Amino acid sequence: VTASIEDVARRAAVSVATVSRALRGLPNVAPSTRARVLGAATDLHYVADPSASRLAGGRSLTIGLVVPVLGQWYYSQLFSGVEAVVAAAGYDVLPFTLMGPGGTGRFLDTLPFRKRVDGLVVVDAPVDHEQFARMMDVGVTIVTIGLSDRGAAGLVVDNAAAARLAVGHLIGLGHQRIALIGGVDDDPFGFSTPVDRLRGYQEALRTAGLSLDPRLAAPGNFSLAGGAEAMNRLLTLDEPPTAVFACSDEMAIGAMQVARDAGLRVPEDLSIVGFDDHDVSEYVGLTTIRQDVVQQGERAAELLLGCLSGGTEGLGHEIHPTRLIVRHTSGPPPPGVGFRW
Amino acid sequence: VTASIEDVARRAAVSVATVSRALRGLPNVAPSTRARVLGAATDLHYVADPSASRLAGGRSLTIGLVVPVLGQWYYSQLFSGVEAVVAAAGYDVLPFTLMGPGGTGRFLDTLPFRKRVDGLVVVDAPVDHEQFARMMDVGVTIVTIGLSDRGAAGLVVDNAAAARLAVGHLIGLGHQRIALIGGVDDDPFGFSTPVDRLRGYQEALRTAGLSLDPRLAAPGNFSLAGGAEAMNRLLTLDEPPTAVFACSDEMAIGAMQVARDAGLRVPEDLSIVGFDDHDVSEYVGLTTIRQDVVQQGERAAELLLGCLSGGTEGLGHEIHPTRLIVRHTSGPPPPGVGFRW
DNA sequence: CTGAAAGCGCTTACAG
DNA sequence: CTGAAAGCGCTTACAG
Repeated sequence: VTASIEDVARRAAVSVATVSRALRGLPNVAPSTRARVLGAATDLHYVADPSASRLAGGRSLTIGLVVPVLGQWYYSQLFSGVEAVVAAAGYDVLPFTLMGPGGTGRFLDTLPFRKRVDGLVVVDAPVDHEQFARMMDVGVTIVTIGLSDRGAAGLVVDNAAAARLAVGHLIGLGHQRIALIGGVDDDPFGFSTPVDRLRGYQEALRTAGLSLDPRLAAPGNFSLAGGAEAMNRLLTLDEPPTAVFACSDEMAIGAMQVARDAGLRVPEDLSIVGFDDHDVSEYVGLTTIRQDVVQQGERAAELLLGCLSGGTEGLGHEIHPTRLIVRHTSGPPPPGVGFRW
Repeated sequence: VTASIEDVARRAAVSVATVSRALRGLPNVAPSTRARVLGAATDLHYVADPSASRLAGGRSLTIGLVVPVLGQWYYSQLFSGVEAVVAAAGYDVLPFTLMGPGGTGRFLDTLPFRKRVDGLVVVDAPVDHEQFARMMDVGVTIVTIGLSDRGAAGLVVDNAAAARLAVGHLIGLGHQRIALIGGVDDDPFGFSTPVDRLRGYQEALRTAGLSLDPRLAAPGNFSLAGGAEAMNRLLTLDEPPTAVFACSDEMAIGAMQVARDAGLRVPEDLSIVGFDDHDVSEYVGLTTIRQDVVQQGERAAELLLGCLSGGTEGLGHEIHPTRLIVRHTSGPPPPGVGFRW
């Protein structure tokens, strides 16, 4: 039903080799010939079969996107950014979800991207250096997002610095009991982002001469429900926090709801700062650390495409900017609680 | 560097045809032979090249997902559901975004999914029957989501009924001036969902004997910012609404923020009902119409895979359930405004 | 139950 | 500038 390259060749009265060259814009085709081929292709509504092109060309023309899950805000934004730029370059993007059936283990065992992609954008993958090296052995170009140096080009935000900024903001407002809502305890996967943000939180407290109370660090699993649960736990403390730094906006929003349900006013009784600048954060007035996630996806895709076309660009790590956005969930601690020196 | 089917054949001392059959679990392979082949494949870490399989097999083993955009909550949830089930069946999913460069026009002109997918899940595509027929002519199996009958199997929610339910809830609380925040005015794309929800809104008012004030219907573009803008406009009315039904939770959240910024209490001064049950809605206490979006994606994928494997299942339309979830943004109108008969 | 061979629809040296 | 031919790595009748 659908035209093949042979049909086009016949109609344009040239060889299939010439059709192939003409249609892909390769040099060494007479302008008149190219026009004729183009016309024939248009007449026949010809499109090349990608499977055949890929097999013959030795390239899959697809790039893989390795994420913990799809469907969470952060990863869907990233996907959107990556997709836009690779699609424009004629590549498909194929998602691999680490937290799916079998989890990271099966991914690392089967390396399911073998023979399927020319390159990989690997996001937040909880793999150690040895495991990462095994992935690279497959021979696909890799660009990472959110991973500290693993010998591949990559993009990161300075999570520790951003966390210091967020917590510093709370300290500046006069808070002394500042909680953190972070990843999960004893994370079996070893995600690095929560660890780095925790470190920044601790550094900020230490720098300000505040003591670290381990009970003030609650796991939130980077989900709305987890944030809510963490807040519930923090509220049962003998001496509850006057402020909390949540390592994602979703956790912050979950926490905020619990606080309000408990009768606390935000920010009068409790300050909350998030991380991400999620789409809704502006509309719930959340003070947060902003990072442009779509842009990170776009940039990672650009780096990857650059490598694939032989560029030597992006051999190192790029640090993406982050900034504090003060909205309405952060303010001074309630009187009689802060400033007690 | 990486093993081909020939390498496996040699190591197992069989032909490549046998390797192919053994590895794919086809019948007519002696158990002992199959075991030997499996062993050889494992030893060599063999995986079949998908491009070659697809070309030889005459199937792309990928299904396309046609959405207006990626990166919006609703579509990313759908993607997640679709991806999970088709991946389990060995298919890839390839997204096509209608609102990208060139828009719907270019999509319909180029039909870029030709030769690239075996089937298509088409979501909310603003195409008329003739355009849809042209898509079907390509010969790929199609399952739709959110489209009224176009001759392909499909999934819908009863948007009009759901809207009646939402607006009926507000009427039951005593509201008489109820606004709607919907799609865009004079939608050039012709999305049907906003139209159906608008109709349900109007029907509910009419049934209750309330008058329809066209100024109470404001466009919100299904975005947070659009919802905010719509609310701003509604607040400038001589006689502002006491309740609003927003056709998506994101618009509802945008509207809610604007109302609160204007000093209105929700729900004491203004009730708001949304649509979707977005992840965050529970945490902002939003009364809304719930639909299970991930499940819709999963179901559409199942229907599509069923068709692809020759099943005749799902030739018709399935109606997915929807239900009202009352939380904290809806209540009686302020005294002196409702119940004035 | 197994193998030899054709074929899927392209791309890419290689010749001219 | 163009074409004939090999080849990409599989799958699938067809024979046996």
